[in-house]
Amino acid sequence: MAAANIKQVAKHAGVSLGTVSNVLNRPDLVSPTTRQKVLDAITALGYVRNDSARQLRAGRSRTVAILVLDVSNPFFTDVVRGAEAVVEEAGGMLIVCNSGEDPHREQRHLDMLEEQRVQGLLVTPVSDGRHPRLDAFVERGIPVVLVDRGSGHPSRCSVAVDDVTGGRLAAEHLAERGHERIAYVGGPITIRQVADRHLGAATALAERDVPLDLQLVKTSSLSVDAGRQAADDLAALPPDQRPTAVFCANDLLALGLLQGSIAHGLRVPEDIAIVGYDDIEFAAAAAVPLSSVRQPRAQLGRTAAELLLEESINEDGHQHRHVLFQPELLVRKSSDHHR
Amino acid sequence: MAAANIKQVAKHAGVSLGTVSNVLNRPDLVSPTTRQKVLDAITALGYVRNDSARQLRAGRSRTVAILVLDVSNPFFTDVVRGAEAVVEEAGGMLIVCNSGEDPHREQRHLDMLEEQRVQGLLVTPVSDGRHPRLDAFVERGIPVVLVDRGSGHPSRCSVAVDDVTGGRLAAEHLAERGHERIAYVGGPITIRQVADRHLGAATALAERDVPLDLQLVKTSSLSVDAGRQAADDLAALPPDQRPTAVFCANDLLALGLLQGSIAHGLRVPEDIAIVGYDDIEFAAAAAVPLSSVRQPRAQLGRTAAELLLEESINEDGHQHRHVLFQPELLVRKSSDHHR
DNA sequence: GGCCGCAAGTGAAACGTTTCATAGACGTGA
DNA sequence: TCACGTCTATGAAACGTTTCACTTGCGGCC
Repeated sequence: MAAANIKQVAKHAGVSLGTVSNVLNRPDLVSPTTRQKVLDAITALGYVRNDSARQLRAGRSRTVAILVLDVSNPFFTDVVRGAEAVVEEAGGMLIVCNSGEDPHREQRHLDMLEEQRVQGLLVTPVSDGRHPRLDAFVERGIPVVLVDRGSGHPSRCSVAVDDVTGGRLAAEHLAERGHERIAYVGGPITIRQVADRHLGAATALAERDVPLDLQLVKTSSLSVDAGRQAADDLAALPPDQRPTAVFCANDLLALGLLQGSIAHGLRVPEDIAIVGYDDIEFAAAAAVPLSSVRQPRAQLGRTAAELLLEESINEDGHQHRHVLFQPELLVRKSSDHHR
Repeated sequence: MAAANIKQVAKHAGVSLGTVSNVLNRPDLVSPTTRQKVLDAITALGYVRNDSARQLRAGRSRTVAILVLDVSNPFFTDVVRGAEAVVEEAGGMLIVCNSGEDPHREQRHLDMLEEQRVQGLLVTPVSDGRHPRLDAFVERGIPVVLVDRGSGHPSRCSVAVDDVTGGRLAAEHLAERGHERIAYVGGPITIRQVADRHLGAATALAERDVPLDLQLVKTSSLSVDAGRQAADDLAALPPDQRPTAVFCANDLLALGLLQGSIAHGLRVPEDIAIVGYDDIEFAAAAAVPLSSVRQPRAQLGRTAAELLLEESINEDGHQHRHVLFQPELLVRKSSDHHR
């Protein structure tokens, strides 16, 4: 019973091999009596279809892969869950691969996925440049959708979130609450997200009726510790020069800044208002609930999967699309105060 | 060029089909000249091996699957990363599947993985009982390793972390710091981990030279909010009845308790010492860094994968093993105070 | 010179499925 | 009675690989 195949099922049921296949794939072509005989045989022998053979014959698999930069990053886990829902809805299976931001592991995974002739690939490549490796997929007829990367490429779809708008939302909110000395805490500025959020915030402030300046506080990383460090720096300033509001490049920085500010005796939001980015799980659970910009992560995954499946089904008529999602500002207590 | 196969490569290189296969799988059997000709042809045609055919022939794949309860739970993501390292080291590929604690999705994934004839399966089943479904894998010759579940099953390996010891560590630590009124905050008590940690802590205290009682504070969930709620309850007690130390069933509770205690004007650790469980990322980053019991999560994944590969290779001589890891107590400021 | 062994390369068979052209049984209408 | 269509069931071919028994060519040894 270790490995029954279709032939043995056919013999056991007293029908031909093709009939068993029909029961499996087009049951309506088979008379009820025969069908039942076959189903009984399948149960009796513990038959399980061999997907390799099926795939070999079909030329492609029903498996969609998602290759992420970091399986333990909540951003990607939410994207995965969104994509999963769509793929499973369509009767497929999503497998998750992790490059860990390592180009070699990315390469290895791409090699194996290409050998497996997956139905499609959702991927956030390690590097942001050109990707000849991905073109090979497309040429082989395997659709590729870029996630949060390199929008605008002509030969594949992409989905991303608009970080410039995110920065704008945060800055506008703070300006509307009457703040006039606003700072942006973040770094390294070489990270696209860090730069885009800064750009959006700075632009929004400059465009106001009374243009405002956005003070830039650079950090060496996007961690809680770096946020605390920034709090030390800000607390050291004389109160009349200290920003009354801070927009942080992500929530880790914001939480560190929040803790550090409180430790320095500053009241949040009265003395210093804080807005973070990402709306991580702990944002709402902080000592002072943290305002934050939320990205529609699951939506990103869902849409990516939908674009992929559409391309996969409608191979010829498919038009590549580049979907840009808008983030959303969640105002919580850390910035909910009018000056 | 869309889909070159071995035959076309052979023709292009002017050799037989078997020779191409030898170049791919046993290059030392082929003379350097011929080998180079074949490699050139492979490049020229953009040939990529078809894994379905290879698998069909070989009867099994080189893919190991891990089926977890929740891809977005850091516990599992760390387990995944540990397993990943081992599997990739061995030249295989790890695919991650997510049951989302839903028995139907678990079932679906198991069905598809069985059809795919994966090399092996690491799994944390949704339910804790018997698993006839997994026995089918074993009968088919697909090794299964249980992760953090049902140790002791005779027909498969398992890995888990000893929660009783974890509870013991936390309680002993608090007792040694001179605490005599100690509480355990957690619930629902039907969750095995919650119960085991409680058992370990209660036992440790009862076994002391001067036996101590462990006060039980039940919560309805393991969330930050439930922890805050518990803080309210404790703060309402008269100081001479209030526990001077609390061990929480997980870090979310502990962080909520920490915030709530501070909000009620209690000093941590002077008025109330707190120990959590899981050592989540934010434990060390809390306003008062949180003491916590850490589970060797990546090690769990690594060992699970090692057991699996061992069974896979040494099919006959394999002895099923049940590895129980010991957790570790990290003392941080939230409990670092002698009464 | 005859024999042997070795290195290199060959090509048919097998893996398990799906598909497709075809055959048989049976009922219906002319 | 015959021709025809419908419904079922059949089994060979094809998917692309790996393996293995086999040939071929060549050099060494007695």
